[in-house]
Amino acid sequence: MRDVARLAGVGIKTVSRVINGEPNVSVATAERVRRAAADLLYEPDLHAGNLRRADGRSRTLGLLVSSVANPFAAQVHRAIERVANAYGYAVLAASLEDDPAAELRAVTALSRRRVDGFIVTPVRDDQSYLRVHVDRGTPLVCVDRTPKGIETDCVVTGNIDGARDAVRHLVSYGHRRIAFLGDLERIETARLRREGYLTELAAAGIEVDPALIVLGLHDDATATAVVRTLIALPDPPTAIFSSQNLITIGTIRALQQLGHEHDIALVGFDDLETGDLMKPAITTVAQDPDRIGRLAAERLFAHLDGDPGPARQVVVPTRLVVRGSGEIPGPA
Amino acid sequence: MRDVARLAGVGIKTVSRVINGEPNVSVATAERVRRAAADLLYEPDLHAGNLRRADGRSRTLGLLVSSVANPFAAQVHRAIERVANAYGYAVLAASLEDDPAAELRAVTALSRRRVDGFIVTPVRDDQSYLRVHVDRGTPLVCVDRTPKGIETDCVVTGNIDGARDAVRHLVSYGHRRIAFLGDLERIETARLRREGYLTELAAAGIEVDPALIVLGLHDDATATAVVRTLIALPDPPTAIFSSQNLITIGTIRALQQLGHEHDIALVGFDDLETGDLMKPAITTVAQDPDRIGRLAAERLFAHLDGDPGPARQVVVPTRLVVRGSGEIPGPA
DNA sequence: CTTGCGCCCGACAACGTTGTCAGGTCATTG
DNA sequence: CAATGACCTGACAACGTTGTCGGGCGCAAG
Repeated sequence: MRDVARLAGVGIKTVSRVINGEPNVSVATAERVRRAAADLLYEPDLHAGNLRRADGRSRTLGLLVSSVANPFAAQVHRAIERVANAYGYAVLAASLEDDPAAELRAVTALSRRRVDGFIVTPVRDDQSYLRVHVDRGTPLVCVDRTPKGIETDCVVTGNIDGARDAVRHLVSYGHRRIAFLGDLERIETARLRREGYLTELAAAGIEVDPALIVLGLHDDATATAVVRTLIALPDPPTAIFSSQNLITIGTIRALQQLGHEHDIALVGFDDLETGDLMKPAITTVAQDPDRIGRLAAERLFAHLDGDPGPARQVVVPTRLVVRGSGEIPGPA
Repeated sequence: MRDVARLAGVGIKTVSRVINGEPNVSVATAERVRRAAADLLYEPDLHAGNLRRADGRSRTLGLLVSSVANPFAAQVHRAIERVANAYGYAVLAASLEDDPAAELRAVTALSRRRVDGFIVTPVRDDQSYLRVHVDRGTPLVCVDRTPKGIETDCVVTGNIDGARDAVRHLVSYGHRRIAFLGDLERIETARLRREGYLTELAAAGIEVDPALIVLGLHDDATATAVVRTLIALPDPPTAIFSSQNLITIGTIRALQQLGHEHDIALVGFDDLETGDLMKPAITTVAQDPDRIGRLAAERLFAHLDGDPGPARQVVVPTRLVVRGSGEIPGPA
């Protein structure tokens, strides 16, 4: 900026005024400054400005997700980015890989970079440590999982209702022996989907068979193995509700290997882009990551605009995508 | 920092020394400072430090990709993030959606935030405008596509060889009428894959039939429509090489709709996670986004470490994933 | 002609931090 | 006992920018 001022023959404050579009600069001077800035390929230093600027906004927000490579998280990310860009914001994203220590590390790293707000997928048992940041004026919105130990805005999928929809759908096709394949119990969404499964079974007056409930799955290979043992049971399930994407994939693989894909019904939580290309095509409970991300970002900017309203939890409903595997009838 | 200094009863410079682990602070003083910092939940301002710090590093790097929601880009992103984290770096990512204007906007936005380096998927016809940044000491590495108008490190998939592998594979199963379904011609990878297709046909002594080459596809629906017309041809293809993920999906859909999935061979460029669950399972040419991202990040940090070596292009080979659809034999 | 006001413009301090430098304390050495 | 040097410590300037303030100029009104 110094150099631009010198080249244009004005004071640095005048350059600042031109760059920031402040009034009270003559047209001729402004033009000279703009030319000088262009000649020198000058780019203002946003962070140096923040240091002194009244609002002190870095126009950058921090996003903590399970992994930027996870398709669900990546779509949430994209939706957030879209809103952020409209506000002139950039997004610093960090992958936590479900590691509680990584959550702390990432918050520290982003905090030191002075992000204006956090969008966090909670991993730890307790997010109360984030209150400091909120109190200091860095708003926080949680996505996908609810925070513990702090009241804040939160945007989540309707996990319970989605799971109930899946189970109700299977029940409506005559199934009563419906297996549940769940992710690690320490993951909130896994617990909620299990809860939805149990609730709907109860609502349908179906007794729970513990042998049909397998928890703690986290990858497709394990899911495949589990499904094989389930089917080998003396009284095997006639339908399966797999509560996560990779588990669904592992389940399909097992069913195909055993040649049971056409006589055991399957509904998966989380949509598969290629679900319609399999035989049978896979019925799923689709989440809406785009909407989740957009709503979370909008809540965050509402805080940044100073008009937060009360902290509230927004539940984004799922959508049952009927394709075939979920409509295989149960025993007559 | 001021407050920490006051609370610990020392000068701010001493706090700075403790925070940065500089020597020449007595153990007792250091401990007092650390306690004070902890009590006040002090977080140093990285950007304020950079302003004065000798190296002036923001410990943040900028990543420009087609879209953070694109599975390939997301995996590249994750791999870069892994390397970046090991160096204490954070990643600012921006989605370009193949919009040349967005490329400029994103570079400006990241430059103003003083990222220490750029990893860019080029979209524009010319990246010479980035030379300014390189000259000013902000290194640049390109990924997935080669830059134009500037010599710089670049990490790309072996598009030509991958396409040749696909075609050679089909030829080896007796096919001579192999259709090519290409993405928009303005996308470099699309052009290279077409080139590979043509080269391998020539090498096999097969005459090119222009009727079997369809370019400019960018989504699955269009691909589906195109495949339907190809199959309706008087002399239809016996095999299809679809050169991009969505196109492959659209192709499978068309083949299934027409009941030709078992008699027309198919190889797709870019792997499908669920490729083995379809009937037939889909043979693909898999890219290695993890390796691409890792290598790109390593090249960038080599520059930041001051040991760049000459600008070079790294080509990451593809891998043929044989699953079934590509092994359907051609006419005897 | 003087006064007052509005418009331009630049000097200066300040933002939170680090580099420089000088000063002060204490033990060791001649 | 004086001199030396190693070790600690803080005052101050500086990084690139913006907020504050006051000065100069031109013009309209009294």
